[in-house]
Amino acid sequence: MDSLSAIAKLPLFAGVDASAALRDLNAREGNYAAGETLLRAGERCESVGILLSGGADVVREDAGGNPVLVAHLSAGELFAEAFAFSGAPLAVSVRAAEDSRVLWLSAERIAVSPRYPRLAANALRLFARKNLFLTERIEHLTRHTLAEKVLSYLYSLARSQGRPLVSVPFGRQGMADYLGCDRSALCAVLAKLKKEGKLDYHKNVFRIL
Amino acid sequence: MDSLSAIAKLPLFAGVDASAALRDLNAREGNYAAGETLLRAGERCESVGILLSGGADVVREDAGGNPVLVAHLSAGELFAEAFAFSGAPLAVSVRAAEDSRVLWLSAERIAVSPRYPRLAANALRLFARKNLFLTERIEHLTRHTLAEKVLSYLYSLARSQGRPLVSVPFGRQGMADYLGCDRSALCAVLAKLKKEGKLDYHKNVFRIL
DNA sequence: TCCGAAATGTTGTAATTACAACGGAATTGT
DNA sequence: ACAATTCCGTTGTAATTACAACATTTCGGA
Repeated sequence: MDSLSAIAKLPLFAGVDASAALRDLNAREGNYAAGETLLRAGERCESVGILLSGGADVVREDAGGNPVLVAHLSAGELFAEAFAFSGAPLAVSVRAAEDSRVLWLSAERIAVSPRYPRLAANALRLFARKNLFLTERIEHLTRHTLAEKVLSYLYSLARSQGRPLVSVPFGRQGMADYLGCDRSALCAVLAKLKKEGKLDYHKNVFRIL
Repeated sequence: MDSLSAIAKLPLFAGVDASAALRDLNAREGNYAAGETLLRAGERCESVGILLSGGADVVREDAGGNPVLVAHLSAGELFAEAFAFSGAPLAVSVRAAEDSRVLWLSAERIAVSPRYPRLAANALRLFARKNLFLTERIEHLTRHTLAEKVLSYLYSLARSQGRPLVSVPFGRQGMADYLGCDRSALCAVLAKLKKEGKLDYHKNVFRIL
């Protein structure tokens, strides 16, 4: 099977015989037409999803009742894992943006899988890494000025990339979303920092001075 | 032993014979004088810490090189878990604020513990829940105005508490820190929202209108 | 109860930021 | 290459927010 080889490459299955493990995991495959809802906010789900093909949108309802796009899922991505493992009701909905195929795996069986303990260990590492990313983003978001947010972000990028010259994995709009600010305000602040000699950049490559 | 009964009550050990499991986990106990450093940023640690007694500060170095207090740990709290399970170098330092006693547990052995698979499952649930908290906080922090941050936060509190009348687990300074803003600015916005009839509150009890 | 300390609320000002509008650059598809 | 579209930078304005200073309230201990 084609999707099996793709699954076997996922970090969740590192060091595990994927085809054998899938039989243990109560794996179900689902097909969804574009526009169809995979998961509805408020429900509970006991399975994590792996998007085998297609694409899906993760949508949250904000305080005013308006739908907000939280993320877009592409093939190979894991989703709903935090809800499945915590048992908490879904705070978001997931809707197929295109015709999609999804593999559902029981969180409980991943957590305690006597034959494949590496699965739980892999899941733990994934969660731990995501935790670090989220914590780091919070660190930037809690700065009180946009200039500080930008510098905090670039500083941590420089740290993780190990170079003074860092490339940002977003466009300007993505960077603004990540930092929780307006795109044009971000551009203005970047220009100001450059004029003040605190920063230099070309497109998505930055250097803190 | 006294600390054993406390440990046994931790969520990590739910459904597990703690005293037996501790023998499997390469548990080491450490004693630290006030001011002593438990963990230093940049190093790696392969063990999670449980603060048995005392208190400790989690400190991060910001973009300017200034130490920033990220969290305070009290007895019974788990720490360094995301670093231990992910294998990433520490982004923070931990310093004993008082004379403290710490129990160190191997993350690897928790992750794959043939005799106590519930440990990994418990850890997974803890990580998943923390993920949800962090994600939710990010949701509030990415709003573009303070009023929206406040309403987003109170709205989600109301949801989780199931009542329209919500009590906030922080004082004003803590709430401002959580929302990444200045305390007095928060007070001003709260007063404005009340005057506009969008919100009512007394001390730490709020109602969205 | 009284005092002192800490937390909270208020106000004013300067700085920052959101937002809208627009021109120019870059990218994409044909 | 060309057109269309998307993305990016700039500007101006109104609104918001940080910050400092100070008044008031709350809280805990003597």
